[in-house]
Amino acid sequence: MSRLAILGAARDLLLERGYERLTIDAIAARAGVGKQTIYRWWASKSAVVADAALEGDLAPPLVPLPDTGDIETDLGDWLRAWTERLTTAEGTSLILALTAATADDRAVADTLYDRFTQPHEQLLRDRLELARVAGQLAPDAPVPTIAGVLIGSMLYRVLSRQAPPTADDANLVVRLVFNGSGNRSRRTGV
Amino acid sequence: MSRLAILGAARDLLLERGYERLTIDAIAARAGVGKQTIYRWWASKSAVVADAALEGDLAPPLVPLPDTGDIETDLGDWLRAWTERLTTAEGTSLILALTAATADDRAVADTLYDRFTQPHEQLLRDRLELARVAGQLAPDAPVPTIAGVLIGSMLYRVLSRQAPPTADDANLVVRLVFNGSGNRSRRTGV
Amino acid sequence: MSRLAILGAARDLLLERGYERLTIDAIAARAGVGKQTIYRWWASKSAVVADAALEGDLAPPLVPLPDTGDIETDLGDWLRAWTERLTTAEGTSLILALTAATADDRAVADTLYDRFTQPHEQLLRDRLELARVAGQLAPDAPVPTIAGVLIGSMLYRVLSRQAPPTADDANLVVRLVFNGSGNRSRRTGV
Amino acid sequence: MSRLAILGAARDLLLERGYERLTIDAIAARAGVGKQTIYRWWASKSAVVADAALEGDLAPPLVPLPDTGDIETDLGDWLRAWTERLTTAEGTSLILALTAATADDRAVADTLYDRFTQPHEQLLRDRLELARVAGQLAPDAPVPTIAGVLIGSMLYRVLSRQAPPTADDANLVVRLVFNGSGNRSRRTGV
DNA sequence: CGATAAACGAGACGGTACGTCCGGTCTTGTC
DNA sequence: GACAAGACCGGACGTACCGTCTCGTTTATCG
Repeated sequence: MSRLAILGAARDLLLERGYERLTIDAIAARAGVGKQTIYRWWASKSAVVADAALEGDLAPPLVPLPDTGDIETDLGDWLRAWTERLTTAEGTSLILALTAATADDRAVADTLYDRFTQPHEQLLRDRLELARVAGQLAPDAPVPTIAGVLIGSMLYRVLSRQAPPTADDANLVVRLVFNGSGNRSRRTGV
Repeated sequence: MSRLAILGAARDLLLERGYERLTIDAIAARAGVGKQTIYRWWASKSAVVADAALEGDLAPPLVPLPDTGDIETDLGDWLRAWTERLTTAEGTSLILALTAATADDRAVADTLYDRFTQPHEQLLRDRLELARVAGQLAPDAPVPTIAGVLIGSMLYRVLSRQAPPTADDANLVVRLVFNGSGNRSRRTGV
Repeated sequence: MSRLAILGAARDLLLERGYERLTIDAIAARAGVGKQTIYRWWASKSAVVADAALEGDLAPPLVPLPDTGDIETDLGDWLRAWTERLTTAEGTSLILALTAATADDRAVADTLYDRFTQPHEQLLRDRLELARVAGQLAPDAPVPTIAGVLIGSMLYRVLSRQAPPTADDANLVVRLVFNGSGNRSRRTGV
Repeated sequence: MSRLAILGAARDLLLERGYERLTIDAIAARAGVGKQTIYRWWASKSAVVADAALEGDLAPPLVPLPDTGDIETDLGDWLRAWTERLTTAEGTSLILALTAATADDRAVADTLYDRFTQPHEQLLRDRLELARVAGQLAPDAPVPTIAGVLIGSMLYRVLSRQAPPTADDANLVVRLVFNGSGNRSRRTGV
């Protein structure tokens, strides 16, 4: 199936050149395919890129979220695993490309949300919900907000293109989310 | 000064068409300027866009961060103010355009970081530091991480292009950052 | 037989759109036939067009050349009959298409010559030969040249795409070929 | 001026490959020019070809028509000169290309008529008119028809792509036009 | 005040990529 | 087993922009 050759070529070129330097002609040439075959199945460059990221095993479907019974440890492990991925050249290129595709094309944004973002959010929410039931989270913990904070803070570090996130950053965010930074002793003292 | 006409035209077109559909020819035509005049001052389309966003009073230099003595209230107010801006069509276009420009061009990413991201982080850090000194924050509060979490979680909501962030979201994030979501009573009970 | 459907479709489209705007896909669609069925029998678009013109009763095989005993009258009638055909929109399209196909493809040129041009020349030559034997033509009359002159001069009028040839033109050419335009009286007088 | 480079490249490629195998991309590449520069000045491939033939000194503006006082000799010389040109590979390519362009595009046909065909016809007509006044032609000689016959019969030989016209053919046509082929003795005898 | 040059608008230019079209080949599924 | 339907590769099309490069024409400075 030429579909796979196209996605593979798109993935390779994406990592080699980045989103903006990626051309449909180059994908077609690398995949040994006519351009029309690409346009038969995808509406735009951004759509090909989104599919390539999701199916071209660029982004492994889901990093599994362990359940050892300790939610803080589990989330820390999971976020560090993601962080390590994002720190590689490939991971950074991938995030930048997907972000550019998202900003470029509304339809692509929706596709990526359904097939990449939303599943990750769901994974986090499910695990957090288990923790809340197990009494490890406050009964009124805003689960979706926590999921967004964990993802968003790491994404932000990548997009700012300054220092990429480290394992330490992951730990700090997780700890912050669980313990907060308000001065408890003082507050308790009041 | 034609410089201002260029930035104004770039800003207008950016909001009308978005980053990908923006062309140098269109900016030159709208500004009543020759293309060479644009290239005399900026190196690329992304550079013009970055400047237009920063100087074309698209993004007001800084939303002031109030200091009422209560850090949680102050941050909440500040984040809600930002949220309201991001919710407008213009605000969303701006963020998407700046994100695309960032993903497109490393030099632009650096410029934007220096003149947009970094000042906001600094503003937050300064205020948080005051709060820490005033004993409203835990002595070991990870100030840069907090700043990143606040910005990143809001940015994430905009980029995912699903539901834009609301005032409620802002409140939840601020409360989360201060109080955490771990089950304190249980933990205290141990 | 799908062969006839193909030739019919080709003929119709040829008259509707002209040679350059004619596509194999359109012929296949109009004929209700797969493209492969066309290529099973013809080598190229130009070959289909040539056949369509010759067999798709676009150009009736031969306009009969009458033999009343008076060669000048007979040729005049025949050339006027041709002229009337060429003057119609269909006739003009046909000539233009065949000319384009001829200029396009050497093999087609040969086919057309064998099955269209050459038979017409032969028809003329046979009739002229009869006339020569009957003493209506000079003994040394260049029969092939005469045939070429009659055909060529009409063809030229069509190809120049200015005024199409008229019955008067046909008469003048025939008279010229028989009587010449040299000043006979003067010449005889010498 | 890039215009000249384009016409030169078009002329060379026309002679190398023929009209149908000629592409705008190839012209642009050979001329060292962007495609847009071609489209800025010509509307279609056929228009470029027409101009290239007329200005790219492919077809020398006019073969001069001598005036020695003997119209038959002069016309014979002129037609033989043309014949020699058409017999070369270049001449044949030129005629086929111009014919294809004419059949392809009405506007081109008009241009070619005005700048190539019509001047040649005029040249012939002027010379024939002089001859008629000088008493070398019959008073009622159909001058335009004669011009058309001379051109058309040679053109026909080239387009049929069988034997190209020879000097003999030219002589025969000229003699035919002046003396006719009717059996004068018999006719006179009647 | 008039010369001289810098900055400018206009837009042609060489290029690269776009998204479309079509020719001719190959594959699939139906009748 | 023949055929319609149409995917497929290749390659040309005509368009849109890029960033560079002349061209005159204002402006603005200085002689």
